[in-house]
Amino acid sequence: MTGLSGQGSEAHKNGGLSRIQERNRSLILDAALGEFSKKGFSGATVERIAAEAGMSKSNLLYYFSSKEAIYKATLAHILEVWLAPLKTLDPSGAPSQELSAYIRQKIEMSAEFPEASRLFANEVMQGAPQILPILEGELKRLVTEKSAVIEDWITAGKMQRVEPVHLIFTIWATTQHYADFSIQIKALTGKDLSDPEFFRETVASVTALILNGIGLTPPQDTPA
Amino acid sequence: MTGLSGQGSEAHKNGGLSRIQERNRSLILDAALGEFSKKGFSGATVERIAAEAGMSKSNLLYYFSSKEAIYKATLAHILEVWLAPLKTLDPSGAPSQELSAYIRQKIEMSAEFPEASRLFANEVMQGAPQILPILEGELKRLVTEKSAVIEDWITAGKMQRVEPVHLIFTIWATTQHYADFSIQIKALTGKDLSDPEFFRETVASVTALILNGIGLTPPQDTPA
DNA sequence: GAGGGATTTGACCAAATGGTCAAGATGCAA
DNA sequence: TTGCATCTTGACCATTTGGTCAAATCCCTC
Repeated sequence: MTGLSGQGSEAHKNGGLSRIQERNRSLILDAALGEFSKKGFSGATVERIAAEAGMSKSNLLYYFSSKEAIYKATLAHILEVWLAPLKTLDPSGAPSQELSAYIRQKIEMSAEFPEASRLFANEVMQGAPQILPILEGELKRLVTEKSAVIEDWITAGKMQRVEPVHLIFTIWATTQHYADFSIQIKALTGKDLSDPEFFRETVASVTALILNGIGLTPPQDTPA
Repeated sequence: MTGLSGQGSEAHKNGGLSRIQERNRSLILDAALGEFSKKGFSGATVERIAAEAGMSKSNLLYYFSSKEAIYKATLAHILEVWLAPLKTLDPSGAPSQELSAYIRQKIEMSAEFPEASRLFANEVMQGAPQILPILEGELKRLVTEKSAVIEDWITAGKMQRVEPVHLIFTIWATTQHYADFSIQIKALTGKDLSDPEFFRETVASVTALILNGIGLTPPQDTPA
């Protein structure tokens, strides 16, 4: 049989995936993230992804039926991780705590998964051909929910009045900027988030600016 | 003769460009901006750029010797406009005035030239293969100069202490976000900067947040 | 250790695409 | 109007690249 759609005796162990399948899919997705984030969808080649994953192009196409399929899978793979932090905003927490934690998480993700950030940015900038439904569906629900949380904080007098979505956009913009434009940042400052000192400085600056911006005092994590 | 490098009797009028040359180059650059910003360098095709510019691919290649040449020219064409606003930061002005004017200008550019913003973002995210020298040269000098201006404002007690580069990055990030991620913003809010009301709201929100963030009061341009 | 499905690959194909070229059309100065 | 340079294009080419296929090879179960 060709292809692994009909998985014969597949009552295997894990979600119908053999050990080999699991390993290879993972290798492919890792390689694909690198390629797609570096070159964009069109610029990436199946051949290079396969090479990076240590297998032949044919074999890669045995696991994913097309370049677009790899791309979609890669996107799906990073998306949940990427949107996770926002979900942790806790309505019962203190705004300064919650928001600074959120900002820190986002900057950590920019430091740890800059490729995911760039892939996501790329997809959205091209018009979000693959993930528009997710943006309009799941993400919109999430943002609406968290906007209401912020609105409640404002109503309760816990923070200054801001348009909640703009606050969210500002946090996204600033934190992701350090991943997406890291080349520019490196060109200008000589450093990027992979430098621990610069990382600390960035968290401090961004947090201070945004929290001050909404009339809050940033909590001290680590004394200087 | 083939190609227009040796321009024979070219003491024409304007910089050695005939009327036809000027018109066509301009048509090409406009079309190229659209294509490159929508599809990225690899995704763009010379054929489509030519079609958009209303001429044959061959003719386009008569004006620009290669796809890369078109790309470079497009980039150069937008770059000066793109970096211009920062140059207007006036050391002798009041920080709140100067910065809010800068922020407004940047958001105006995001509204008016979102494609330029996306093209620039794309280029940088791919590692700035073409413009790295400019980032490390001209842009770095400019940023250093303006960082010093901000530093002076701080020293003079005119604004709160911030790391100047991070303030600049924050302004870039937030303002360009509204162009680069306009699809996402539209998916989430139903609007983008082309909506005058949303434009006003964005300027107000971003300006307020950032100026508050550095201990300044945003000046009122238009009463409510 | 034999049988059979899962995995892997090289050979191959068709379409897309950047770029060349020679010939023809056009604009302009004298 | 004529002559020449500029401008324009269709035909064509080489390369890249996504994807197919049949033939191995591997792995696991019985």
